[in-house]
Amino acid sequence: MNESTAVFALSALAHEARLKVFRTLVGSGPTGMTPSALSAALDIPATTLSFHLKELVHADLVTVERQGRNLHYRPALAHMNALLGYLTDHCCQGQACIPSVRKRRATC
Amino acid sequence: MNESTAVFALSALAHEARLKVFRTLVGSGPTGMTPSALSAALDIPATTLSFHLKELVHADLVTVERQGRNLHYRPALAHMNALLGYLTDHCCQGQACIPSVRKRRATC
DNA sequence: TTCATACTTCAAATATTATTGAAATATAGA
DNA sequence: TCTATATTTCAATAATATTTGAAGTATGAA
Repeated sequence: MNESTAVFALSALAHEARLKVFRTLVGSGPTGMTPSALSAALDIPATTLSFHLKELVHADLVTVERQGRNLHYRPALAHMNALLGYLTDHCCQGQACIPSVRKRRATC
Repeated sequence: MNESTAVFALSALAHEARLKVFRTLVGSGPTGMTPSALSAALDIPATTLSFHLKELVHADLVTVERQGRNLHYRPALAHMNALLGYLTDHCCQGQACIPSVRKRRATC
């Protein structure tokens, strides 16, 4: 994870619909969720949802896999974890902002 | 920290110049940095920098304090920490994405 | 094949953000 | 007060992102 990757991932998460989608996917089981299910759950039109899912996939925060007629979207937890690690490592540069938890690195 | 606060903070960080500014402020000492110093260090025109600093302040990720003729901008580490905590808490919902570090909460 | 379902891409409108010079404001020192 | 420095706000433009219906593509079932 470098600065531009981080900016890209942050941009992907910096939207109400996309953060909701990501959180919903995290809450879904290992099979992930289909666009139809997400569309119904979050009340987002299919076209709009498709646009946002593409953004998330493009930022590597979500993966897709086709299973028959359905697509299954899943959160890319390792990438999210890398983002959290990057932010943690660069928000204090070795100094602790909260002494009691100093040097603990962010993970999800 | 709630969803909309998180989106706001993420949006503030989701820009190359602003992430650079934040990181630079984190690296600066407790006196923070003035716009002139940031402008020189990052080679960003004063007007553009002022726009981005306002965004960061508005998102509570940075604080300002006037000292004589200068302004001192400092990172609001507690708020950054709250953002990391929110993301950590909501990216796995109790499940570990990386077993060896499970349940460790993100902090900076 | 044909039909229905699941999704995506296209396209065009709308909305939001970013950039920057010029002008304005604030402070401090002479 | 007058002047210089520090920084912001204004205003106009340029660039990007978002939304959504309509049309297209892919798959599976009949």
